[in-house]
Amino acid sequence: MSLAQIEYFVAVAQRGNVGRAARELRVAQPAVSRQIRRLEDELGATLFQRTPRGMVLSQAGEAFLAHARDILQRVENAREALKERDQQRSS
Amino acid sequence: MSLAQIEYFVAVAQRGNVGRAARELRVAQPAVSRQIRRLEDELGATLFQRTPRGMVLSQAGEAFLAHARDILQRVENAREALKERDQQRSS
DNA sequence: TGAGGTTACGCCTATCGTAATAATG
DNA sequence: CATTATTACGATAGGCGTAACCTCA
Repeated sequence: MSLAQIEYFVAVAQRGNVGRAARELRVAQPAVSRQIRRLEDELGATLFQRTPRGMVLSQAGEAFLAHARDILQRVENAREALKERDQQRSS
Repeated sequence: MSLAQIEYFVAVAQRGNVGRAARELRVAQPAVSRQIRRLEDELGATLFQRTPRGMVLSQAGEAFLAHARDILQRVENAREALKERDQQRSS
């Protein structure tokens, strides 16, 4: 599991569509498709049901989404914490 | 920032020593040294003071450590959540 | 000079993008 | 047949390990 995979997953979950998620992430469609599949393999769970209209979160996907957002938020927090420290130091 | 970098960072912080952290992680010393340095570059902060006796957390490093542990814990939580879901489904 | 961290370098794996290939309503 | 996802494939980048190097008490 990588942070990129988690970002890709959240983007697809939000858009319900690999193509739009890829555009948002400024990356090509297959890159997203592949990483989602790798993530599913590693977790041993199907996160989306594939339809010709797009990707729909499975129950496992729903469960994972909350955790995924949480992780990304914490990473952002960690970055912010250092940034704020730095600003204080220079003031 | 990658999950591996965060793991390496926590290991070095705990051991106070790149070499021992590397052994614990079952990886060679330079791999750890490099990733710590990359992490510092990306964050724009010095996380450790280097001494000939080992690595000592800087103030920024102390601040980051709590976040780093938090992130790894959340990743573990996410994995566990799916594992438990799977067990329930099969019972 | 010994313990530790870092740099150099070659290799290997992972990821990407483009292009081609399904699948489905 | 149009839309969407996936697979093939060649190219690139990132990460690792070994070996050499640096630094400081």
